[in-house]
This record gives sequence, structure tokens and C-alpha cells, in this order.
Amino acid sequence: MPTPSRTSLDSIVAAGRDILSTDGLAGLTMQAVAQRVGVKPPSLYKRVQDRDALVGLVANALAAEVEAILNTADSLPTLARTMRDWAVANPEAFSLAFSGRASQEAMEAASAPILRLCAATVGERDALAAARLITAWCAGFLTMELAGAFRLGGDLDESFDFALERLTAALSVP
Amino acid sequence: MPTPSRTSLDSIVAAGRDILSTDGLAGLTMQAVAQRVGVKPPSLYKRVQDRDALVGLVANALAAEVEAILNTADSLPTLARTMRDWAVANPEAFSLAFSGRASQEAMEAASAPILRLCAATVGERDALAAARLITAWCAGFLTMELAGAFRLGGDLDESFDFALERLTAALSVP
DNA sequence: ACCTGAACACCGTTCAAGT
DNA sequence: ACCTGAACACCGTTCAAGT
Repeated sequence: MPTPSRTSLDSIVAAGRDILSTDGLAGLTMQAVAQRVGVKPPSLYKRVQDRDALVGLVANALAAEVEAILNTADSLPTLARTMRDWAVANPEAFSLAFSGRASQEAMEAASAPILRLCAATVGERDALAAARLITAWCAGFLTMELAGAFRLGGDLDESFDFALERLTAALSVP
Repeated sequence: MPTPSRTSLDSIVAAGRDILSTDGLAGLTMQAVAQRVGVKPPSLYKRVQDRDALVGLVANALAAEVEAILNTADSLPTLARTMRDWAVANPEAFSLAFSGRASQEAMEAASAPILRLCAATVGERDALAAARLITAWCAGFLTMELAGAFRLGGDLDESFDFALERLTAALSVP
């Protein structure tokens, strides 16, 4: 006799997102997710292949969040600062979003705003390479900042702005 | 009655480094390390606080490797290409070395070559900010390249060289 | 002093049995 | 159809007992 569903894939991914932000990736266990959606761990396997797949779906959801935020930016410096504010406010989410676990489609969508602004700055021909430069720098800087890897003193805000100035100058001049 | 040691901290860290490169961070278990040094897992706790501490020691060893390699470079472009070659040859080692798990001292030592070349390029005043720009970009680019995050087509070598040209230009002009 | 077997808590995952 | 209890393999870690 059929039984009505007691949860859904969306609730599971949403629960995973919440647990990630409070307990980190290590706390994102099948048991924790199951408990939060009100089900026993084995039931999750009806909706999700395994933990890796679930983490990937959460990463996709985070990439969509990033896309939405970046779409509000109208210049590369604004975009970088928007990204930084979000990363500082959501460190665990940031690190999963940029861990390479999101799907190609999700990453493409999140890259679109950067690509658009880069095309406007350097032209279509160099847009992709410029977007990779900006993305790599920004992801690298924020990852290291959040990991506490910048420990040689100095002002981090200053270092961020220094880089932003030099980068925009480097991309503005052909 | 005293028993002669059957292993040492150095062997344990070396075993960890080897296992990392073949099986990745997930394969770097206390059991795998113990087996490789010829001891049972509980014995490791005589030399190492816990798995996290062991991973940190391996990260320190990797930072020292990075330092040695980067010290052979005599310009920023050469340094970046040296780093990239090493990262491609040692992907797991690279990602642990830049994960923020190494100690402050190890990170400072690994940063020294970059800082030195940046000081020669932009002067002492901006050396730290410039080093952070180069380091963040390079770490970000290689992390994303190794994670397969650059999937929008185009030539990755070209994107790397494009960034390197623009960055050196941006740092050369005051 | 160092090593080990036994034990515990915790995790991911499978599957037969329930409704 | 979906859910669960029981079970298994695997991991980190502790500790009393061995030498």
C-alpha cells in the first residue's frame, strides 16, 4: 500500500544548506540531514544517490545564490566587494560553492555576471581570460582570508583594494 | 621494561605525505599511516595528538617543498609557472599545502620567495599587497584548474599567460 | 617506554521487512 | 511507494594490559 512522502528533495537540500552554514561541511552528515527533515537516514537514499551527490546539490544551490548576488553588481570592483561581503557572512557556503563540487551548469550560471562585466571592460576576445583572472584572484584571496592564511600583518582591506585597483587598471588598458 | 621505538615522527609524516599523493586526503587515515610505518593505529598517538595534527604536519612539510621550488625562480612569471608545474604534478599535495592547515611559520617561509620578488618589482611599500595579489591569483587559478572548474572552453594555458602578462604589467607601472 | 587488543562512538550504506 | 530497524564496513580515539 503506497505511503505518502514525508519529505522531498528540496527539503533535503535546504536542510543540507542550513546545516552547512551552522556546522560546516564536516557536520553535514546524512544523520544530521535526516534528523532535520524528520526521517531516518536510510530514507534519504530514496531521493539522493549518496552523500557526495547531496553535497553536490547543495553546492549547486549555493552557486545559484552567488549568481543572484553577483547579478546586482554593475562594475568589477563592486562585484568583487559584493562577493567578499557574502563570503565573510557565509564562510562555509563560500568554500563549498568554490570547491569544484557544483555542476557545470551551476558554475556557468554563476560565472555569467563576471563574464558580462569583463566583456564590457576588455572586449569579447579577452573576456574569458579576464574573467578567469578576476575569478581566480577573488576566489583565492577570499579562500585564504577565510582560512586565516594571510598572517604577515598589514591591513587586509588595503591589500584587497590594492589588488582591485591594479587589476582594473590592468584590464582597462589594452 | 623499555621497548625500542619501532617508528618515528619523521617516518609518520613521510608516510602521510606518500599516502596523500597516491590516495588523496580522504585516504590519509590513521590506519593507512600506521600500516605503512609498520605499527598499529593506537601507537601513532604516542607521536601525534590526533589526525588533524598529523595532517597539519604533512601540510608543513609540503609548504617546505613549495618554498624550495619557488626559491629557484628569479622572476614572477617563472615563479608562477614553476608553481603551476608542481601543482599539476602534485595535485593533492598542492591542495593541502594551500588549504590553510600549515603552521604560520611554514606559510611565512613558503611566502618568502614571492615577497622577495614582489619587493624587487613594486618596492618595499607595496610588496606585501602585491605578494597577496600574486599568491591569491595563482592559488585560485590552480585550485580551480585542478578541480576542473574552468569548463567554459578556451585554452587554459592562454588564460594563464594572459593573466601573467596583465599582472606583471600592472605591478611594473607605479 | 613503547606497543597492542579490545572496546566505544560515529559515520555511510544496504536491505529485508513493515505500512 | 515510502519508511524503518538491523546490520555491516570503516574510521578516529581511548585505555588497560602486555613486553
